[in-house]
Amino acid sequence: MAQSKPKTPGKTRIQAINEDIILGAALEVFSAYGYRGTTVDQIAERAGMSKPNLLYYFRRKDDIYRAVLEKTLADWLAPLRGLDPEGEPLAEISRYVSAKMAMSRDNPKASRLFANEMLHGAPIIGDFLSGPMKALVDDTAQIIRAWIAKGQIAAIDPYHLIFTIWAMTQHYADFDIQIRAVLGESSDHFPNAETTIIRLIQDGLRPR
Amino acid sequence: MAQSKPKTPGKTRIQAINEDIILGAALEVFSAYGYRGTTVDQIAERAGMSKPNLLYYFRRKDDIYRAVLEKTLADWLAPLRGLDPEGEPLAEISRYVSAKMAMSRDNPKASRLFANEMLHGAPIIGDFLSGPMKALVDDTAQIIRAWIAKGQIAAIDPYHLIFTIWAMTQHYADFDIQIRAVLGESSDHFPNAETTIIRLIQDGLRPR
DNA sequence: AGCGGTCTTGACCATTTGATCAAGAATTAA
DNA sequence: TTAATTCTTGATCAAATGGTCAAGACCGCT
Repeated sequence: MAQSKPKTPGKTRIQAINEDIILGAALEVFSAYGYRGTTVDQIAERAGMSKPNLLYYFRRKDDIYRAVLEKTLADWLAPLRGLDPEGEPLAEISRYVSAKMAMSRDNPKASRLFANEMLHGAPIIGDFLSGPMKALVDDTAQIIRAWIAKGQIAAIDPYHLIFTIWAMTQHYADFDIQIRAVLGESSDHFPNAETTIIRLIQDGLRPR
Repeated sequence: MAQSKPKTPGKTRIQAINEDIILGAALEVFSAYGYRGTTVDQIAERAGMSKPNLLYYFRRKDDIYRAVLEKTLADWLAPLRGLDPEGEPLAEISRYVSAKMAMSRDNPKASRLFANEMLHGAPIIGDFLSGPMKALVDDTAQIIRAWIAKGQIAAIDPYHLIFTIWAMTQHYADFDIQIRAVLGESSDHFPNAETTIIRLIQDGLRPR
């Protein structure tokens, strides 16, 4: 039954625009300086508005942080979905690695935001980790286990396979500075990195 | 020519003890909350002394942070040294992985302290990264390249091999919460993790 | 014991920062 | 146009926090 007017007050045009601007600015600043390292003033400046105005949209600093975390969660999880149990295992996993690597290249700030959360004990997204994320990992592990059972890939611990893939791909976003310090500022290392990672995984999984 | 008395005033017994206590407390707190997220009071409390007393030993918060970073650098680098060019490549690399994994297990706080530094652009250890650390990586890459040239291991990009090893091993310290959320709080996952990592690397490097 | 230097801390200061408020400007719907 | 609503911000507040200081406690040496 459709309501003539939406129950939720419905966002004003200005509200929609400004909340977007704020969340963009917040991701920028939070990912660079962490929660405590970020001041509301910084976000406001980056968003091009006064601090009281920003706090008109999000009452507390904590609210901004939660909102940007939540908004980014979807993006961050996207590459982890969609392992097709019917697909060719090595191809599926390569696609998975490529997708996660693209994420590290194109949206490193989201990656760093989450890395920071984890590093400090996931005070906000703890429930998410032990809830939906654990479920997703369990499902993915199940798919991998089925492949192993059918002899399509070599036997390997599915959980640690997933963790190592996350580790390698995230690393190129989270430790960007370190990698640039070694390879040089202008280096586009992503293609080589991806090749190396996929190669390690494929060699490790190829059934003998 | 030996000096009858050391030029540096020489630390008092109490100084030596307290500086140690402070650095220990600082590692604890900085690694958990990051630089900005840590207050001098927190460190003082953990160290069991008053804030002014702590500041008697380290004049500024920044000094404490630098000191603990510097002290931990040695520990953190230790596993990265000592790849023996004359040794059997796969065995050498396995040893390397094991050492780094032990570091993640036994001293995860040091790992997290550095991860936090990197994540936020390495404002303090930036010079170290592009100096001694780059040199160390270059040397290690050279050793690996020699092994490849002699046909002892398969051809692979030495730099990305090193990065992926770092990524996988560090991950188990830095993302500890995430792993526990998935595998369960009491899980001792390090043995399986190490097996999986070494297996991936070895399969990827075995010459065909 | 007694003395000089070292160590310790309660009280305090200045700045930063998250948050509030009142008053006015802009927008919207009639 | 007009009135209600939404949006915007300068001024301000209270708490937190890095850092100082002076006064006294403690230690090591003779």
